[in-house]
Amino acid sequence: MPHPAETAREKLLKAAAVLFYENGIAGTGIDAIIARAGVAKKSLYNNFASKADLVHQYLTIRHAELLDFYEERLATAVTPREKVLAVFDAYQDHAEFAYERGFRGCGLLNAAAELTVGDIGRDAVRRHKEEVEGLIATHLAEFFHGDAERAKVLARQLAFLLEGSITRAGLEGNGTLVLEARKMTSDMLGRL
Amino acid sequence: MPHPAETAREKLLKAAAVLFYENGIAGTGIDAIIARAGVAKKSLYNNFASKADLVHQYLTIRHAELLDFYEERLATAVTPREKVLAVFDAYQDHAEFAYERGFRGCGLLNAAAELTVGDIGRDAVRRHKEEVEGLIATHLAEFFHGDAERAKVLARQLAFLLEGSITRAGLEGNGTLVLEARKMTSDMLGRL
DNA sequence: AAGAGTAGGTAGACCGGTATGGCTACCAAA
DNA sequence: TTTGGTAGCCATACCGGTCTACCTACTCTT
Repeated sequence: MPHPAETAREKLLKAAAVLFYENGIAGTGIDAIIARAGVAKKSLYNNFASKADLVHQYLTIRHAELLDFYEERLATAVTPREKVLAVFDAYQDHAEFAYERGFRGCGLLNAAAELTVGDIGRDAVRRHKEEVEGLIATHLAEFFHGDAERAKVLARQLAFLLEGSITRAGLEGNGTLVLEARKMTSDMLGRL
Repeated sequence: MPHPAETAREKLLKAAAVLFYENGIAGTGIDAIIARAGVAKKSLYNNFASKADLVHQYLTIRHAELLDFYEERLATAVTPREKVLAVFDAYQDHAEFAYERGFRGCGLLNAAAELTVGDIGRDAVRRHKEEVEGLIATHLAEFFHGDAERAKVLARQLAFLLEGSITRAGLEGNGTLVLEARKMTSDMLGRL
């Protein structure tokens, strides 16, 4: 056998990922998740403490997913400029993912929009965005030959740019807007 | 008497605005809305066809609200540069609004995140964002002495920047991030 | 000015549906 | 024989929405 039979837990996470992304968290019921996973309800509560727990693991996985895309892109990047753009590419790869009902923006951000202010999920998403900005800053520091302060300032700007493009791309249902932001960044770095 | 007794409809819209913003749309029940409004359930269905109708009017009002902030800022703007920045100021004013439980980003965007792809509410938010980008483009065209093409390109970039800053500001619960984006824009225009 | 009618308000019971989550009973494979 | 799966019923709560019954506060007509 190629793979050791997909476990109920994996099926659930896969199903939840699609449904949470497409219909939102509050808009996705337990029953819909287990139906799509083809799994008994008991299996859900064997593997997850609650729906909130499942949501939290969904967020964690999405975060890791994006970092994987990024690492893959980073592997072929040589110059600091290319490394900065690798972050944009990672999001683009994410956007290009075969969504069944169209690109809807950053799954983490959409999830955060549903969570109330104190929720730990919101903090997780905040940290995710800060980490991404940090990645950009790191590569920019190399780009600026070690001028970390200058890197930090521009990293914030590029992080805003990327973030905004993803959001707008989600609204338009058109992932190419992220490509636009990538080009803007590429041009900007080319002029420096 | 100063004002002719607030109507149930107004009370409902005011209550819904706060609750939708703080707890999300799906996270806000009819009962919570009428309780906060201090109004009978019948009054809700006398004034609105359904919850979806109330949501739609909420989106419309938020859109108009932001344009009002913008118009007010625009009134004191003289140079094209100031007019561009007026758009940023409008969002900043919005962010500074006295939210009971902290700034949570753009209400329209958060609402859109909860709506499925075909929903008319999503289109409304998309049009809102396109309109805002259009405002920026108009003022930039003046800034560039009529070079509409150049204005369009930069407008998109500034729209992304603004959008990203609002989103991040919402995550951090700190509206001053929008001010950062404003400064970036101001500096950028100063160099041109 | 008085009275009738009306428009819009209140409180709250009620309906069918659906939510999360716990439960029993059975089954298959290691 | 234990582990992790299946199917599905159940409890409890809340969802959006309808409806009855009552109650002001106007306005219009006489």
